[in-house]
Amino acid sequence: MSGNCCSKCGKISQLKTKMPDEAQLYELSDLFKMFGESSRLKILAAIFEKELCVHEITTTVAMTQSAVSHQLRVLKQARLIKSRRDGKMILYSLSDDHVKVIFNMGLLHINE
Amino acid sequence: MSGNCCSKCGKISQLKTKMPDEAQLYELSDLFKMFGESSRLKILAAIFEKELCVHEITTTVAMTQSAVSHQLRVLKQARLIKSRRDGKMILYSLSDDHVKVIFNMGLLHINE
DNA sequence: TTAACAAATGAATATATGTTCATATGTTGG
DNA sequence: CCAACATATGAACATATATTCATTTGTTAA
Repeated sequence: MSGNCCSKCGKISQLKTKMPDEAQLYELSDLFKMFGESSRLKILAAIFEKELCVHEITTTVAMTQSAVSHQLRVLKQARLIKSRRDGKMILYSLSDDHVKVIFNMGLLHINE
Repeated sequence: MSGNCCSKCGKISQLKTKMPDEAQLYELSDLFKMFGESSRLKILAAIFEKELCVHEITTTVAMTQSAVSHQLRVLKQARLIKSRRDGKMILYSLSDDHVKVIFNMGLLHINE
């Protein structure tokens, strides 16, 4: 029961990270907040494998274009995603692998 | 930039987990939601090292006893923490190491 | 330049949820 | 049993934020 949660997690749970100060805790909760809304999580999952334009994301996650756009802005401000223009379209993709790491950690947890 | 986010994360970002279905995504966002509120995150951080009674948590996180109790209930329902009675007091601790893993993953991200 | 398409934005609204306040429940020692 | 302490709980309230609706901005092709 103690020790590592599973073989895939290695020694991560035992990392001796300094307990974060007040400011860091807010930063941290803001980060997790991004993953804590199903609509945002769906969007992140949609662009997990490859970049997609807003329209593709909209149909994938079954939300209105406006709602998607608003959430994309939030995710971008949090630096979890990035975008580039290609003609009329704007393509969105994950900023870096941290998103995948955190996402997969959550998956491992609920699938234990 | 691609590949692993950092040495500590190993191959986690490359895990070939099946894209979660609708139900799993809700489960996942509910999980992250627990970490996405600073008051809850403070409580989790407070009992990171050792179990604490409600009163100790209350003074550590600087919240009212009632607010702490309400959040403890939420965290317990999410199975992130467990409790045991010792006399008048009830001691709370983390359910398992998943909490630490996810917490530390977030820390690694914001400290990159 | 204009029409058609793609995406973003601001304001209003709806909803979810964290906190407070008052009170109830549970435990121990005298 | 009663007083003091520890924690939990329900309802009301406050606040944060996701979504909608209408509109605007930006791009391309004719």
